[in-house]
Amino acid sequence: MQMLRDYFSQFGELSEENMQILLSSCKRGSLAKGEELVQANDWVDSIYFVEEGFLHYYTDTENGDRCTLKVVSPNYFWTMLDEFFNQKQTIDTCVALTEVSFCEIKRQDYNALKESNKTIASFIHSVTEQILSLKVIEANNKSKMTVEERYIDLLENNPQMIQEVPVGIIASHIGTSRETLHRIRKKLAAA
Amino acid sequence: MQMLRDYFSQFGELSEENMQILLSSCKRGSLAKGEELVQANDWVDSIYFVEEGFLHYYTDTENGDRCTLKVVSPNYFWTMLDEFFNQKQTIDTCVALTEVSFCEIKRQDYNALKESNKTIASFIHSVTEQILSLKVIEANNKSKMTVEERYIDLLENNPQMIQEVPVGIIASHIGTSRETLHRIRKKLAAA
DNA sequence: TGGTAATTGTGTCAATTGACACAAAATTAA
DNA sequence: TTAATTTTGTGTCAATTGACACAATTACCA
Repeated sequence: MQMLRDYFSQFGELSEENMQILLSSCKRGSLAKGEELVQANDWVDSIYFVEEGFLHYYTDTENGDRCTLKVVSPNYFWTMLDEFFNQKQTIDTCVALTEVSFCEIKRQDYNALKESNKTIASFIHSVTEQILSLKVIEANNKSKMTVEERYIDLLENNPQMIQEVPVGIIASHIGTSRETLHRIRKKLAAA
Repeated sequence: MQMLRDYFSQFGELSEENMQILLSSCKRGSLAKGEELVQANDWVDSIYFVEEGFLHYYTDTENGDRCTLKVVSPNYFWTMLDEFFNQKQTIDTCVALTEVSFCEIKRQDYNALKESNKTIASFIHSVTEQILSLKVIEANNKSKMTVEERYIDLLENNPQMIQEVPVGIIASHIGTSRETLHRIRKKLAAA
């Protein structure tokens, strides 16, 4: 749980007692490569925190093509938020691209935490605000940066993803085709 | 304040007393067309709720081109979230595309609300969660839909924006150039 | 370990797109 | 109300991109 403890710590001080309460609501789990964390028709009853490995969150459209919504990297909270908060069945899928170890917080425990004491409730609210802020930054970066810039950003800030995730999936993650990403790689290699 | 009251109501029941506390933290304001709500170098100390009119949230890149981050429509909470939550100066701009009327919640009042009582604190947390969920839905839709589909979506769900916002800005909002949007419009008109 | 499946590199080609240019129309300001 | 400014419509053209195809390589499973 050390990773999750460190993750929480970046959002402010918390007494060891409260940190324990927080961490005791999290259960560790793991997935083999190819195993599904959430699949179509599932109800989404947990929030996940990826410790190691990569997840592929995607949707299959009516036209039959697969649309990558996100490649989830380590040290990241992820769930299908609308389905989790509003208790819906999903039509999307989330599958392990590599071996994955994660922490899981069930809805019931998440809700209990918000009721446990004021400090924890307020702390979780801060974490929610920071995740919201991060989502907007990610969305804005997608608007601001070109595909090539996003690939260079990955090279610099997430080389592990490039090493462990198939290029086709990285391509869709940054919003282009496998072939175009290949052109970018060739161009960068030449420079 | 009726719009804001209705907006809040969709997230759950609230006693009239608590609703009053909530609404009394909001001050109404307005902008003339072309007036800036937030500009480069500003500190961002408020959250805004647009009642009427449209805002243009954009950034100017080093290369000298303007990048639209969002066109904000009525009935929508908006601020520069990272700057607001983390007390930073911004490099971006938010300007009124039309006459705009809005409600404003200052950081100080927002923080006071979170301390006022448990019901309100918990209610605001729910609103934050729903806004987070909405942001992710918006981001996912941007991945799933083509430019043409997003334009049709606007036609169906936000005709007012099409009527009141220049096509060049709508084009950048849905992620394309003015010329390509014009081609789409011509094609749709022919069909 | 050998065979199968998946992934990658790469070329060609058609379609889409963005950049540029400029006249027409509409909006704004003096 | 007129002049100046902004926005819009539209054509051409070059560059980028995606689709397809397939051989080479790598990864996986029995």
